[in-house]
Amino acid sequence: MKSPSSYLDGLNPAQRAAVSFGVAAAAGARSEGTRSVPPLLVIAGAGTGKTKTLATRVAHLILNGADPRRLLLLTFARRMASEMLRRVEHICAQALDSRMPAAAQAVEWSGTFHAVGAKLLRMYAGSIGLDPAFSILDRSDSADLMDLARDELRLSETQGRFPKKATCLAIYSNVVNGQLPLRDVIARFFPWCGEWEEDLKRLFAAYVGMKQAQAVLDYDDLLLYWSKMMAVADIAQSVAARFDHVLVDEYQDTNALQAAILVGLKPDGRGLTVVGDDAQSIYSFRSARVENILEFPALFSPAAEVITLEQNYRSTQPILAACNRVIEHAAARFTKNLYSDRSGGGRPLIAMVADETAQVDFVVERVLANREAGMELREQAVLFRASQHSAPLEIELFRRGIPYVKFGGLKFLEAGHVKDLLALLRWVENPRDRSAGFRVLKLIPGIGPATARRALDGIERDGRDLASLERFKPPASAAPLFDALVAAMKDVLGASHWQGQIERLRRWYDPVLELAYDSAHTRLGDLDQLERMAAQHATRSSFLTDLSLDPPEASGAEAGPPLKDEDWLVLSTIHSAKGQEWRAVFVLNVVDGCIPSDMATDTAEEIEEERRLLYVAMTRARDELVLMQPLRFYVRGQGYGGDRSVYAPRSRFIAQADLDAFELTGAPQQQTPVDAPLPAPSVNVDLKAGMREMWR
DNA sequence: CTCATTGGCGTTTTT
DNA sequence: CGCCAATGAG
Repeated sequence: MKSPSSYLDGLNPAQRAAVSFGVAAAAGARSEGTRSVPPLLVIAGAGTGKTKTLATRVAHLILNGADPRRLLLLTFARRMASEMLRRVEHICAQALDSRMPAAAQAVEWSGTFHAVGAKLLRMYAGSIGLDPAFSILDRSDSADLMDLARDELRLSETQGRFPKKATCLAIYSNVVNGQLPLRDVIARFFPWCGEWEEDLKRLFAAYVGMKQAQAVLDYDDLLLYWSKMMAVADIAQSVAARFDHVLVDEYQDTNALQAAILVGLKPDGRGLTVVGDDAQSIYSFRSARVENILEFPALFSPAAEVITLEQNYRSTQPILAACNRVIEHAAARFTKNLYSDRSGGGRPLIAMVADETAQVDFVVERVLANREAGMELREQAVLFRASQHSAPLEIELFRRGIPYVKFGGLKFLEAGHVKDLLALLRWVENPRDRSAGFRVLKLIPGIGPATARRALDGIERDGRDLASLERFKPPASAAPLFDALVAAMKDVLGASHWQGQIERLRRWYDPVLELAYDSAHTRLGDLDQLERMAAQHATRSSFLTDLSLDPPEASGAEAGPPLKDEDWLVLSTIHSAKGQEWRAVFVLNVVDGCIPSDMATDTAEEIEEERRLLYVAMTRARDELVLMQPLRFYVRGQGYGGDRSVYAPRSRFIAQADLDAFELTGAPQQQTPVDAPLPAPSVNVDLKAGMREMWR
């Protein structure tokens, strides 16, 4: 039999210190158990075994007597939580010789801040005046509601352009998540909206009022209500008393609200472990503050312990060297010196190609060559700054029949027809949800905004019940479809099983879809998919909640979930690639204007974040890293003549002086890029004659 | 009041 | 291009 702590043997000294910090001493003090573990910050550089270390610490706590049911594990995305729990379970099973295989399953509290917030808020709804059956709005639902609020205040009728709904929501979100005054947010991030400050304030008041009247919460509310709840002493105590240990991953990407929640949960820091890497902070647009991690130690007294992981196990030494060169120009705060034992392998490649078409060809050829050499497609990934950058590549992959899965960017849930069906479900679930009802009613030809509003006002008056719809008299032309809708909703409301409810709603919706959209066939396929997903959930409510908090993040050329044994190439935005690794990584469009994005070069902070973004992309690679640099770059329809090409220089983050860390290929002889191929001019001139003339 | 059309303008990353 | 606001016909 293995020694009880053999799982510690596979760790390096820093990892082991991070895993066991404070645990043994606390476990020794019988009265306190593991509860008095002091606060810990783990600075984990890219590829240093962060997930392994955190998972092992969780397992170590459990194996030393911590109650898994009283553990809270906060991760950045749901999939990271399940990966973590899988590992915890594995370690516990090994250490206990499988005598306690279910240890990790007993960890009931894990997930994103948002998902855990939703769970707690439903639990404590009664104490804070919230309807426990609140629905959760995703980003576009929230934007739609913001639009309704704007209409109601007649802000669209102002002189000049009022900011559009998405901008309004972004401003609102920044105020809430950043815990900043509206004025500051406008001045810092939305200076062109300065003249609208008062109107925005009124708009946000109306938006909040509408959310409350409709018993809906947006993403920001999940954090905001949670943090407000932690400011009420009695409730805070009750919530905090549930958890002996709180462990947070990707701490560099948390915002002020999330930091406040943590302090509410663990005021003295005891039992708190946070893990992150300030060099990988890439979510400031979501109000993430890299200061959270920088200031963490001093939050408590005595200050939190800081342990730094510096040995990189992921990348070959030449790749890591290039990554270090890129990040060392950053204003680093927690200095780390990442090193790797993985010698061998070539320097990363900077591939200069003529244009985006050549870029696609280069990547596809190289991916296929790698596969020939034994590297499966799924061991390779193509990363890019903006979702749309992969469009030409996707077309080519599709043309050649190469399977791929894409992460990030427009999602399944954002397609109009999927949103329609979900709105229908949400409306049944919560008749007060006005934006859902609004969307559904407007599907019926003959019903526009005004009629929809009257119908919804009726529901509001008559006890917020769908029964009042039956009494509503729509315009004659809309009556048949309207009556059919009411019948479908009544059937679903009366149903005793969740199963079959979508099918019933689709009997009404599918014909509506075929009238309203082109390419009805593929859209119906999406709805089939949605129906299959729904079957995985026990209730309508849990389906809707999970869908908005943990939306399916991948989309592929083939609809439907890829088969387990199938091989596919990964396409991902850099943001969605966080925490992952592949043997070969290709980064598209490493040119100024893309990385850094033209949208993000206003302030020094923004530019620094773009640098970290490139760093995150590069550090995903284990054996092979290729940075693509198309010399000619296609810009979509700006201003003047629509689409045009621009000559883009290499990303400013790869300085001339650092080129020795890379291999260059396809470099043209001259510094000036090749010209666009132009149709041959129809005139003929005798240039030689001109030459002669010069010397006459 | 609805619906189709026109013209202007902005254009990333996501729980 | 694609979204959004304004406009005008029915």
